[in-house]
Amino acid sequence: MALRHAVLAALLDGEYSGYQLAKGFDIGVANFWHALPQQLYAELAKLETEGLVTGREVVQEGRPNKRLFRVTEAGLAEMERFAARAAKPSFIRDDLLVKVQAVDGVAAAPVIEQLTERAQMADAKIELLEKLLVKLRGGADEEEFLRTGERVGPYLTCLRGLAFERESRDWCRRAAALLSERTAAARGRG
Amino acid sequence: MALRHAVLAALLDGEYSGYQLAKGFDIGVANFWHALPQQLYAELAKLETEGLVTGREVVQEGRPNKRLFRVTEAGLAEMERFAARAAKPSFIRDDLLVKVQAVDGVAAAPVIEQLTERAQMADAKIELLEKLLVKLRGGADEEEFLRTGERVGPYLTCLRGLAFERESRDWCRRAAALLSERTAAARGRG
DNA sequence: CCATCATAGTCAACAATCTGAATAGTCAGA
DNA sequence: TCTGACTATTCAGATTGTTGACTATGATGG
Repeated sequence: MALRHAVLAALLDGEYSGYQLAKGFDIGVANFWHALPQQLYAELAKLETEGLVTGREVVQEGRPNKRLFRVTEAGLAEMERFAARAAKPSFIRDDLLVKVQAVDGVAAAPVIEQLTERAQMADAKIELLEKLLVKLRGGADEEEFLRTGERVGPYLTCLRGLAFERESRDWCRRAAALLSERTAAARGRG
Repeated sequence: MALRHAVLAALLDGEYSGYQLAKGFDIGVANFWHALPQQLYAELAKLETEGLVTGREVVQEGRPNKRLFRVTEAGLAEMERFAARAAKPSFIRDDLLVKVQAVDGVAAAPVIEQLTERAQMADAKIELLEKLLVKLRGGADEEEFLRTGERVGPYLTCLRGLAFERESRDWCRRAAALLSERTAAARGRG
């Protein structure tokens, strides 16, 4: 059971449809979990049959109806149990790092390109996360909000996501610059 | 195909057995990939039938024989192709972050405890990685090594792993301290 | 009028990963 | 001599995650 708790955690924020969860970066969980729409729909269906969430149909005009889900008491209890049992250690799992690991044995140019792209994507995500943080703390000072705010969980996970993206961007830029210099130097030597 | 390239990348460093990879994933590729022994043995077998690695039996005394694998030319070519095609974006996927996301709705104490444990584990990994970096650069200065060293790929991935662990540790400590203060403050108010 | 995008959701097939157990020999300590 | 830990590997089965296609409707742009 993996995705289920991420979905439950996302739904603690309020009512969402599968579609909203699939799209929603502003719903926070995207910082530390990723899933395709199909998985989310499937997981929501399973959670509903198990009584951990309930869905209600919302009739819409000008667009298809949707089903909004919220966590039940049983769902919250499940989350409570999940939070209390030991978490397994986490790790980065990233194709790009595999490529960099092998970069001394293969052509560096495409790896440099991918590092640059990744850095740009990180920039975009950083901007999004910074805006999200401002929104979450509602104009208040960060320290103040963290001391006295009501819901600091999503804020803390955003901070983690932001730090990760910043580190990722800086490292990508540094590695790209370095590999470029080395390629240039190698060409210089013939 | 996912694990296969991580294994190939690891084997670019030299000859290893499945067992060594399973253990030393802590040292080598473990910064950005994780796999159980069973997966590694299975993947190595598949890679061998496809001719991307070759294994040779090494007879040992006082312990079971082992099979050491190395990358073939076909394997290197496969790595080359892999490095050249676009990498998918990566993300953190971590149970502990899910728990922190939900911390406003569940008991904070076990989450704080897990954050503290995680910070300690990060400390241990930081120490390991720092030693590994020193070993990799062979006593030379880092800048100098990165400019002129022969194999910078593993060094760069270690740097990324180190940055990740440091960020992780700092965030865990900060989150744990903050949640503790908030719990104390809440008790104070009754 | 047509193409395309956004909303909203579903199905089937497949690949990747994890859980749990088993085998089998060596070595060190109680 | 029994116990447990380390080396070294294998098998079966379940769970998770990915790929690709498909159904609808309404809105937007050319």
